[in-house]
Amino acid sequence: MPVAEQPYHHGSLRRVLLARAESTLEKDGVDGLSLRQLAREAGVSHAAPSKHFRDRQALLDALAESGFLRLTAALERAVEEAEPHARARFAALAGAYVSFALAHRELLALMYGNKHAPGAASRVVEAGHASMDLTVRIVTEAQAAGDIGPGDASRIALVAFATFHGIATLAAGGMLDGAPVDEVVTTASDTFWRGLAQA
Amino acid sequence: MPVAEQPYHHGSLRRVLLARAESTLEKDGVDGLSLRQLAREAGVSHAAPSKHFRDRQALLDALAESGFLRLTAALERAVEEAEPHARARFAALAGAYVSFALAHRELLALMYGNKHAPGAASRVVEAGHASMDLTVRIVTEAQAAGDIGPGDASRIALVAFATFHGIATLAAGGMLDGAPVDEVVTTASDTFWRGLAQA
DNA sequence: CCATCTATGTAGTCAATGGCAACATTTTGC
DNA sequence: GCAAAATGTTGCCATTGACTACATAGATGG
Repeated sequence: MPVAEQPYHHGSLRRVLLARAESTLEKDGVDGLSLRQLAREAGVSHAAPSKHFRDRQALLDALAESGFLRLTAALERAVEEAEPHARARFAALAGAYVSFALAHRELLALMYGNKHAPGAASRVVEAGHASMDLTVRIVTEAQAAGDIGPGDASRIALVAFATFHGIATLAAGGMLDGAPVDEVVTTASDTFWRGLAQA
Repeated sequence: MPVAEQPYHHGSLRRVLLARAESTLEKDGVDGLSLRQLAREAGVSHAAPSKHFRDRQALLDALAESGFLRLTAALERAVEEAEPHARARFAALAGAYVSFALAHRELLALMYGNKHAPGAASRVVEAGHASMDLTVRIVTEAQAAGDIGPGDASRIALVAFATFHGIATLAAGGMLDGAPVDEVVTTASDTFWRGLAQA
Protein backbone atom coordinates (compact mmCIF):
# COMPACT_ATOMS: atom_id res chain seq x y z
CA MET A 1 0.00 0.00 0.00
CA PRO A 2 1.57 3.29 -1.02
CA VAL A 3 1.48 6.19 1.33
CA ALA A 4 -1.65 8.24 1.08
CA GLU A 5 -1.21 10.61 -1.81
CA GLN A 6 -3.64 13.01 -0.26
CA PRO A 7 -3.77 13.08 3.52
CA TYR A 8 -7.29 13.06 4.84
CA HIS A 9 -6.73 16.42 6.38
CA HIS A 10 -5.66 19.15 4.08
CA GLY A 11 -3.70 20.97 6.71
CA SER A 12 -4.19 24.54 5.62
CA LEU A 13 -7.48 24.58 3.80
CA ARG A 14 -8.63 27.86 5.16
CA ARG A 15 -5.51 29.65 4.05
CA VAL A 16 -5.56 28.09 0.61
CA LEU A 17 -9.23 28.85 0.13
CA LEU A 18 -8.72 32.48 1.00
CA ALA A 19 -5.75 32.80 -1.32
CA ARG A 20 -7.47 31.19 -4.30
CA ALA A 21 -10.62 33.13 -3.56
CA GLU A 22 -8.78 36.38 -3.75
CA SER A 23 -7.17 35.65 -7.07
CA THR A 24 -10.43 34.38 -8.51
CA LEU A 25 -12.19 37.43 -7.15
CA GLU A 26 -10.01 39.81 -9.11
CA LYS A 27 -10.17 37.66 -12.21
CA ASP A 28 -13.87 36.83 -12.41
CA GLY A 29 -15.51 39.21 -10.01
CA VAL A 30 -17.46 38.36 -6.93
CA ASP A 31 -20.11 36.57 -8.97
CA GLY A 32 -17.50 34.23 -10.32
CA LEU A 33 -16.62 33.03 -6.86
CA SER A 34 -18.02 29.62 -6.07
CA LEU A 35 -17.35 27.63 -2.94
CA ARG A 36 -17.51 24.41 -4.89
CA GLN A 37 -15.07 25.64 -7.48
CA LEU A 38 -12.67 26.67 -4.75
CA ALA A 39 -13.05 23.25 -3.18
CA ARG A 40 -12.19 21.57 -6.48
CA GLU A 41 -9.14 23.75 -6.92
CA ALA A 42 -8.00 22.92 -3.42
CA GLY A 43 -8.56 19.23 -4.05
CA VAL A 44 -11.14 18.73 -1.36
CA SER A 45 -14.77 17.73 -1.36
CA HIS A 46 -17.46 20.26 -2.06
CA ALA A 47 -18.55 20.46 1.54
CA ALA A 48 -15.12 20.90 3.06
CA PRO A 49 -15.11 24.70 2.85
CA SER A 50 -18.15 24.81 5.09
CA LYS A 51 -15.95 23.71 7.99
CA HIS A 52 -14.03 26.97 7.67
CA PHE A 53 -16.68 29.35 6.43
CA ARG A 54 -20.22 29.11 7.64
CA ASP A 55 -21.45 30.16 4.24
CA ARG A 56 -20.40 32.01 1.15
CA GLN A 57 -20.91 35.37 2.79
CA ALA A 58 -18.55 34.44 5.59
CA LEU A 59 -15.82 33.87 3.03
CA LEU A 60 -16.52 37.23 1.45
CA ASP A 61 -16.44 38.89 4.84
CA ALA A 62 -13.08 37.32 5.60
CA LEU A 63 -11.77 38.58 2.27
CA ALA A 64 -13.05 42.07 3.03
CA GLU A 65 -11.41 42.13 6.41
CA SER A 66 -8.12 40.90 5.03
CA GLY A 67 -8.41 43.54 2.32
CA PHE A 68 -8.57 46.34 4.89
CA LEU A 69 -5.61 44.93 6.74
CA ARG A 70 -3.57 44.94 3.56
CA LEU A 71 -4.81 48.36 2.58
CA THR A 72 -3.67 49.70 5.92
CA ALA A 73 -0.28 48.10 5.45
CA ALA A 74 0.06 49.59 1.98
CA LEU A 75 -0.89 53.04 3.22
CA GLU A 76 1.55 52.83 6.11
CA ARG A 77 4.35 51.86 3.78
CA ALA A 78 3.58 54.74 1.44
CA VAL A 79 3.53 57.24 4.28
CA GLU A 80 6.83 56.02 5.66
CA GLU A 81 8.50 56.24 2.30
CA ALA A 82 7.27 59.76 1.64
CA GLU A 83 9.13 62.93 2.47
CA PRO A 84 8.64 63.68 6.14
CA HIS A 85 6.30 66.62 5.60
CA ALA A 86 2.63 66.41 6.28
CA ARG A 87 1.85 67.73 2.83
CA ALA A 88 3.96 65.09 1.09
CA ARG A 89 2.60 62.37 3.33
CA PHE A 90 -0.92 63.40 2.59
CA ALA A 91 -0.28 63.18 -1.16
CA ALA A 92 1.44 59.84 -0.74
CA LEU A 93 -1.53 58.54 1.17
CA ALA A 94 -3.89 59.62 -1.59
CA GLY A 95 -1.75 58.04 -4.27
CA ALA A 96 -1.34 54.80 -2.38
CA TYR A 97 -5.04 54.52 -1.71
CA VAL A 98 -6.02 54.96 -5.33
CA SER A 99 -3.23 52.70 -6.43
CA PHE A 100 -4.38 49.93 -4.11
CA ALA A 101 -7.95 50.42 -5.19
CA LEU A 102 -7.15 50.08 -8.86
CA ALA A 103 -5.05 47.00 -8.25
CA HIS A 104 -7.84 45.35 -6.27
CA ARG A 105 -11.07 46.66 -7.71
CA GLU A 106 -13.27 43.76 -6.85
CA LEU A 107 -11.80 43.43 -3.40
CA LEU A 108 -12.47 47.08 -2.70
CA ALA A 109 -16.07 46.72 -3.77
CA LEU A 110 -16.35 43.86 -1.32
CA MET A 111 -14.74 45.87 1.47
CA TYR A 112 -17.23 48.69 1.16
CA GLY A 113 -20.20 46.57 0.18
CA ASN A 114 -22.60 46.97 3.05
CA LYS A 115 -23.87 43.45 3.08
CA HIS A 116 -21.68 41.81 5.63
CA ALA A 117 -23.18 39.32 8.01
CA PRO A 118 -24.33 40.78 11.33
CA GLY A 119 -21.36 39.45 13.24
CA ALA A 120 -18.75 40.11 10.61
CA ALA A 121 -19.85 43.65 9.89
CA SER A 122 -18.26 45.01 13.02
CA ARG A 123 -15.00 43.22 12.31
CA VAL A 124 -14.89 44.63 8.81
CA VAL A 125 -15.77 48.12 9.91
CA GLU A 126 -13.16 47.94 12.61
CA ALA A 127 -10.54 46.89 10.09
CA GLY A 128 -11.61 49.81 7.96
CA HIS A 129 -11.12 52.18 10.84
CA ALA A 130 -7.53 51.14 11.11
CA SER A 131 -6.98 52.48 7.63
CA MET A 132 -8.73 55.66 8.50
CA ASP A 133 -6.77 56.15 11.72
CA LEU A 134 -3.63 56.55 9.70
CA THR A 135 -5.20 59.51 7.95
CA VAL A 136 -6.22 61.00 11.27
CA ARG A 137 -2.63 60.77 12.44
CA ILE A 138 -1.34 62.68 9.46
CA VAL A 139 -3.95 65.37 9.83
CA THR A 140 -3.10 65.74 13.50
CA GLU A 141 0.59 66.05 12.71
CA ALA A 142 -0.13 68.68 10.09
CA GLN A 143 -2.17 70.65 12.57
CA ALA A 144 0.58 70.41 15.17
CA ALA A 145 3.08 71.68 12.62
CA GLY A 146 0.77 74.53 11.74
CA ASP A 147 0.51 73.42 8.12
CA ILE A 148 -3.25 73.38 8.25
CA GLY A 149 -5.78 75.08 10.40
CA PRO A 150 -7.53 73.64 13.43
CA GLY A 151 -10.66 71.57 13.35
CA ASP A 152 -11.83 68.11 14.30
CA ALA A 153 -9.00 65.97 12.98
CA SER A 154 -11.06 62.83 12.64
CA ARG A 155 -13.75 64.72 10.75
CA ILE A 156 -11.20 66.18 8.37
CA ALA A 157 -9.51 62.83 7.91
CA LEU A 158 -12.83 61.23 7.20
CA VAL A 159 -13.55 63.66 4.40
CA ALA A 160 -10.08 63.20 2.97
CA PHE A 161 -10.45 59.46 3.10
CA ALA A 162 -13.80 59.69 1.39
CA THR A 163 -12.34 61.82 -1.35
CA PHE A 164 -9.61 59.31 -2.09
CA HIS A 165 -12.15 56.56 -2.12
CA GLY A 166 -14.48 58.43 -4.43
CA ILE A 167 -11.77 59.04 -6.97
CA ALA A 168 -10.72 55.42 -6.83
CA THR A 169 -14.27 54.27 -7.41
CA LEU A 170 -14.79 56.55 -10.38
CA ALA A 171 -11.46 55.52 -11.83
CA ALA A 172 -12.25 51.84 -11.38
CA GLY A 173 -15.57 52.37 -13.11
CA GLY A 174 -13.97 54.04 -16.09
CA MET A 175 -15.79 57.29 -15.38
CA LEU A 176 -12.76 59.54 -15.35
CA ASP A 177 -13.50 60.51 -18.90
CA GLY A 178 -9.94 60.03 -19.99
CA ALA A 179 -8.36 62.16 -17.32
CA PRO A 180 -5.16 60.59 -15.98
CA VAL A 181 -5.77 59.23 -12.51
CA ASP A 182 -2.64 60.78 -11.04
CA GLU A 183 -3.68 64.21 -12.17
CA VAL A 184 -7.11 63.85 -10.68
CA VAL A 185 -5.60 62.67 -7.44
CA THR A 186 -3.22 65.60 -7.45
CA THR A 187 -6.01 68.06 -8.12
CA ALA A 188 -8.01 66.62 -5.26
CA SER A 189 -5.09 66.55 -2.89
CA ASP A 190 -4.06 70.10 -3.76
CA THR A 191 -7.50 71.60 -3.57
CA PHE A 192 -8.38 69.90 -0.35
CA TRP A 193 -5.12 70.85 1.30
CA ARG A 194 -5.52 74.46 0.24
CA GLY A 195 -8.94 74.46 1.80
CA LEU A 196 -7.51 73.06 5.02
CA ALA A 197 -4.57 75.42 5.14
CA GLN A 198 -6.92 78.36 4.98
CA ALA A 199 -9.34 77.12 7.58
CA MET B 1 -66.36 30.35 -20.61
CA PRO B 2 -65.25 33.36 -18.57
CA VAL B 3 -62.96 35.88 -20.09
CA ALA B 4 -59.32 35.01 -19.77
CA GLU B 5 -58.26 36.03 -16.31
CA GLN B 6 -54.73 36.51 -17.49
CA PRO B 7 -54.24 37.61 -21.08
CA TYR B 8 -51.55 35.65 -22.82
CA HIS B 9 -49.50 38.78 -23.22
CA HIS B 10 -48.70 40.65 -20.09
CA GLY B 11 -48.64 44.01 -21.79
CA SER B 12 -45.95 45.75 -19.77
CA LEU B 13 -43.75 43.02 -18.47
CA ARG B 14 -40.51 44.90 -18.96
CA ARG B 15 -41.73 47.85 -16.96
CA VAL B 16 -43.11 45.68 -14.18
CA LEU B 17 -39.96 43.61 -13.99
CA LEU B 18 -37.79 46.68 -13.65
CA ALA B 19 -40.03 48.14 -10.98
CA ARG B 20 -40.19 44.98 -8.88
CA ALA B 21 -36.49 44.43 -9.42
CA GLU B 22 -35.69 47.80 -8.01
CA SER B 23 -37.74 47.35 -4.90
CA THR B 24 -36.36 43.86 -4.35
CA LEU B 25 -32.87 45.19 -4.92
CA GLU B 26 -33.10 47.65 -2.07
CA LYS B 27 -34.77 45.13 0.17
CA ASP B 28 -32.65 42.04 -0.37
CA GLY B 29 -29.57 43.32 -2.12
CA VAL B 30 -28.35 42.38 -5.54
CA ASP B 31 -27.84 38.78 -4.48
CA GLY B 32 -31.48 38.51 -3.59
CA LEU B 33 -32.51 39.36 -7.12
CA SER B 34 -33.68 36.35 -9.06
CA LEU B 35 -35.15 36.41 -12.54
CA ARG B 36 -37.39 33.51 -11.68
CA GLN B 37 -38.66 35.16 -8.55
CA LEU B 38 -39.44 38.31 -10.50
CA ALA B 39 -41.27 36.22 -13.05
CA ARG B 40 -43.37 34.64 -10.32
CA GLU B 41 -44.21 38.00 -8.85
CA ALA B 42 -45.24 39.28 -12.25
CA GLY B 43 -47.35 36.18 -12.82
CA VAL B 44 -45.51 34.97 -15.88
CA SER B 45 -43.53 31.87 -16.67
CA HIS B 46 -39.93 31.58 -15.58
CA ALA B 47 -38.60 32.12 -19.08
CA ALA B 48 -40.65 35.19 -19.91
CA PRO B 49 -38.13 37.71 -18.59
CA SER B 50 -35.59 36.47 -21.10
CA LYS B 51 -37.65 38.09 -23.85
CA HIS B 52 -36.88 41.46 -22.33
CA PHE B 53 -33.47 40.92 -20.78
CA ARG B 54 -30.89 38.77 -22.45
CA ASP B 55 -29.65 37.61 -19.08
CA ARG B 56 -29.52 38.62 -15.47
CA GLN B 57 -26.70 41.05 -16.07
CA ALA B 58 -28.74 42.87 -18.69
CA LEU B 59 -31.41 43.50 -16.09
CA LEU B 60 -28.82 44.83 -13.67
CA ASP B 61 -27.39 47.05 -16.36
CA ALA B 62 -30.82 48.45 -17.11
CA LEU B 63 -31.31 49.16 -13.42
CA ALA B 64 -27.96 50.90 -13.25
CA GLU B 65 -28.73 53.09 -16.20
CA SER B 66 -32.13 53.99 -14.86
CA GLY B 67 -30.48 54.77 -11.55
CA PHE B 68 -28.19 57.34 -13.12
CA LEU B 69 -31.11 58.92 -14.92
CA ARG B 70 -32.99 59.30 -11.68
CA LEU B 71 -29.91 60.52 -9.86
CA THR B 72 -29.47 63.21 -12.47
CA ALA B 73 -33.08 64.22 -12.10
CA ALA B 74 -32.75 64.38 -8.32
CA LEU B 75 -29.62 66.51 -8.56
CA GLU B 76 -31.23 68.86 -11.04
CA ARG B 77 -34.23 69.31 -8.80
CA ALA B 78 -32.02 70.06 -5.81
CA VAL B 79 -29.99 72.61 -7.74
CA GLU B 80 -33.08 74.38 -9.00
CA GLU B 81 -34.57 74.60 -5.56
CA ALA B 82 -31.40 75.99 -4.02
CA GLU B 83 -30.58 79.65 -3.59
CA PRO B 84 -29.30 80.97 -6.92
CA HIS B 85 -25.69 81.25 -5.79
CA ALA B 86 -23.02 78.89 -6.96
CA ARG B 87 -21.99 78.23 -3.38
CA ALA B 88 -25.50 77.28 -2.29
CA ARG B 89 -26.03 75.21 -5.39
CA PHE B 90 -22.84 73.36 -4.80
CA ALA B 91 -23.88 72.49 -1.28
CA ALA B 92 -27.32 71.46 -2.48
CA LEU B 93 -25.75 69.19 -5.03
CA ALA B 94 -23.62 67.52 -2.39
CA GLY B 95 -26.57 67.05 -0.09
CA ALA B 96 -28.80 65.67 -2.81
CA TYR B 97 -26.15 63.23 -3.96
CA VAL B 98 -25.57 61.78 -0.53
CA SER B 99 -29.26 61.74 0.15
CA PHE B 100 -29.98 59.80 -3.03
CA ALA B 101 -27.14 57.43 -2.28
CA LEU B 102 -28.39 56.62 1.18
CA ALA B 103 -31.91 56.09 -0.07
CA HIS B 104 -30.72 53.73 -2.80
CA ARG B 105 -27.64 52.04 -1.43
CA GLU B 106 -27.82 48.86 -3.41
CA LEU B 107 -28.72 50.67 -6.58
CA LEU B 108 -25.72 52.92 -6.21
CA ALA B 109 -23.42 49.97 -5.79
CA LEU B 110 -24.83 48.59 -9.00
CA MET B 111 -24.35 51.88 -10.81
CA TYR B 112 -20.68 52.06 -9.98
CA GLY B 113 -20.01 48.36 -10.07
CA ASN B 114 -17.67 47.88 -12.97
CA LYS B 115 -19.08 44.64 -14.22
CA HIS B 116 -21.51 45.79 -16.84
CA ALA B 117 -21.79 43.83 -20.05
CA PRO B 118 -19.56 45.09 -22.88
CA GLY B 119 -22.41 46.74 -24.73
CA ALA B 120 -24.21 48.12 -21.70
CA ALA B 121 -21.12 49.55 -20.07
CA SER B 122 -21.00 52.52 -22.41
CA ARG B 123 -24.67 53.26 -21.87
CA VAL B 124 -24.23 53.19 -18.13
CA VAL B 125 -21.11 55.32 -18.21
CA GLU B 126 -22.85 57.78 -20.49
CA ALA B 127 -25.77 58.01 -18.10
CA GLY B 128 -23.28 58.63 -15.33
CA HIS B 129 -21.72 61.45 -17.28
CA ALA B 130 -25.05 63.20 -17.41
CA SER B 131 -24.99 63.42 -13.64
CA MET B 132 -21.46 64.71 -13.71
CA ASP B 133 -22.20 67.31 -16.36
CA LEU B 134 -24.50 69.03 -13.95
CA THR B 135 -21.60 69.48 -11.58
CA VAL B 136 -19.46 70.85 -14.37
CA ARG B 137 -22.13 73.42 -15.12
CA ILE B 138 -22.17 74.68 -11.57
CA VAL B 139 -18.42 74.90 -11.41
CA THR B 140 -18.37 76.84 -14.66
CA GLU B 141 -20.99 79.24 -13.38
CA ALA B 142 -19.03 79.77 -10.20
CA GLN B 143 -15.91 80.54 -12.18
CA ALA B 144 -17.80 82.99 -14.39
CA ALA B 145 -19.13 84.72 -11.30
CA GLY B 146 -15.64 84.89 -9.87
CA ASP B 147 -16.60 82.85 -6.82
CA ILE B 148 -13.84 80.38 -7.40
CA GLY B 149 -10.56 80.52 -9.23
CA PRO B 150 -9.86 79.31 -12.74
CA GLY B 151 -8.93 75.78 -13.67
CA ASP B 152 -10.24 72.93 -15.76
CA ALA B 153 -13.91 72.93 -14.82
CA SER B 154 -14.49 69.32 -15.70
CA ARG B 155 -11.49 68.27 -13.66
CA ILE B 156 -12.68 70.22 -10.68
CA ALA B 157 -16.20 68.89 -11.07
CA LEU B 158 -14.88 65.37 -11.28
CA VAL B 159 -13.08 65.71 -7.98
CA ALA B 160 -16.13 67.27 -6.35
CA PHE B 161 -18.30 64.50 -7.65
CA ALA B 162 -15.87 61.91 -6.39
CA THR B 163 -15.87 63.50 -2.97
CA PHE B 164 -19.64 63.38 -2.72
CA HIS B 165 -19.60 59.80 -3.82
CA GLY B 166 -16.92 58.82 -1.36
CA ILE B 167 -18.82 60.26 1.56
CA ALA B 168 -21.97 58.53 0.43
CA THR B 169 -20.18 55.20 0.21
CA LEU B 170 -18.65 55.52 3.64
CA ALA B 171 -21.96 56.58 5.09
CA ALA B 172 -23.76 53.67 3.45
CA GLY B 173 -21.17 51.30 4.85
CA GLY B 174 -21.59 52.60 8.36
CA MET B 175 -18.02 53.82 8.48
CA LEU B 176 -18.76 57.37 9.51
CA ASP B 177 -18.02 56.47 13.08
CA GLY B 178 -21.10 58.17 14.38
CA ALA B 179 -20.52 61.50 12.71
CA PRO B 180 -23.77 62.95 11.35
CA VAL B 181 -23.81 62.68 7.60
CA ASP B 182 -24.91 66.25 7.05
CA GLU B 183 -22.02 67.57 9.04
CA VAL B 184 -19.53 65.51 7.12
CA VAL B 185 -21.04 66.69 3.86
CA THR B 186 -20.86 70.27 5.05
CA THR B 187 -17.26 69.90 6.10
CA ALA B 188 -16.38 68.47 2.71
CA SER B 189 -18.31 71.08 0.80
CA ASP B 190 -16.83 73.93 2.83
CA THR B 191 -13.25 72.74 2.70
CA PHE B 192 -13.34 71.97 -0.97
CA TRP B 193 -14.94 75.28 -1.82
CA ARG B 194 -12.38 77.16 0.21
CA GLY B 195 -9.66 75.39 -1.68
CA LEU B 196 -11.25 76.34 -4.96
CA ALA B 197 -11.85 79.94 -4.02
CA GLN B 198 -8.19 80.37 -3.27
CA ALA B 199 -6.92 78.71 -6.42
C1' DC C 1 -59.72 40.62 -45.12
C1' DC C 2 -56.55 37.53 -44.45
C1' DA C 3 -51.78 35.34 -44.60
C1' DT C 4 -47.72 35.67 -42.55
C1' DC C 5 -44.03 37.51 -39.84
C1' DT C 6 -42.53 39.04 -35.44
C1' DA C 7 -42.96 39.87 -30.60
C1' DT C 8 -44.07 37.86 -26.54
C1' DG C 9 -45.02 34.11 -23.44
C1' DT C 10 -44.89 28.84 -22.02
C1' DA C 11 -43.08 24.22 -20.90
C1' DG C 12 -39.35 21.32 -20.31
C1' DT C 13 -34.67 20.39 -19.48
C1' DC C 14 -29.80 20.79 -17.81
C1' DA C 15 -25.74 21.80 -15.15
C1' DA C 16 -24.06 24.49 -11.36
C1' DT C 17 -24.59 26.16 -6.94
C1' DG C 18 -25.31 26.76 -1.74
C1' DG C 19 -26.74 24.53 2.03
C1' DC C 20 -27.90 20.65 4.98
C1' DA C 21 -27.53 15.98 7.19
C1' DA C 22 -25.30 11.69 8.10
C1' DC C 23 -21.08 9.55 8.36
C1' DA C 24 -15.65 8.94 8.39
C1' DT C 25 -11.04 10.04 9.94
C1' DT C 26 -7.73 12.57 12.44
C1' DT C 27 -6.06 15.39 16.19
C1' DT C 28 -6.36 17.19 20.70
C1' DG C 29 -6.75 17.35 25.38
C1' DC C 30 -7.91 15.37 29.64
C1' DG D 1 -5.42 5.70 26.16
C1' DC D 2 -9.68 7.54 25.18
C1' DA D 3 -13.43 10.75 24.59
C1' DA D 4 -14.41 14.81 22.23
C1' DA D 5 -13.70 18.20 18.96
C1' DA D 6 -11.97 19.35 14.27
C1' DT D 7 -11.85 18.46 9.83
C1' DG D 8 -13.23 16.09 5.65
C1' DT D 9 -16.54 13.07 2.61
C1' DT D 10 -20.79 11.54 0.37
C1' DG D 11 -25.39 12.09 -0.72
C1' DC D 12 -29.21 14.86 -1.21
C1' DC D 13 -32.34 18.85 -2.28
C1' DA D 14 -34.31 23.28 -3.89
C1' DT D 15 -33.13 27.22 -6.51
C1' DT D 16 -31.25 29.38 -10.18
C1' DG D 17 -29.75 30.99 -14.98
C1' DA D 18 -29.66 29.55 -19.43
C1' DC D 19 -31.11 27.06 -23.46
C1' DT D 20 -34.49 24.80 -26.86
C1' DA D 21 -38.82 23.81 -28.83
C1' DC D 22 -43.29 25.27 -29.06
C1' DA D 23 -47.76 28.35 -28.50
C1' DT D 24 -50.23 32.52 -29.06
C1' DA D 25 -51.13 37.25 -29.89
C1' DG D 26 -50.43 41.44 -32.52
C1' DA D 27 -48.65 43.88 -36.42
C1' DT D 28 -47.84 44.35 -41.33
C1' DG D 29 -48.76 44.42 -45.91
C1' DG D 30 -50.77 42.33 -50.21
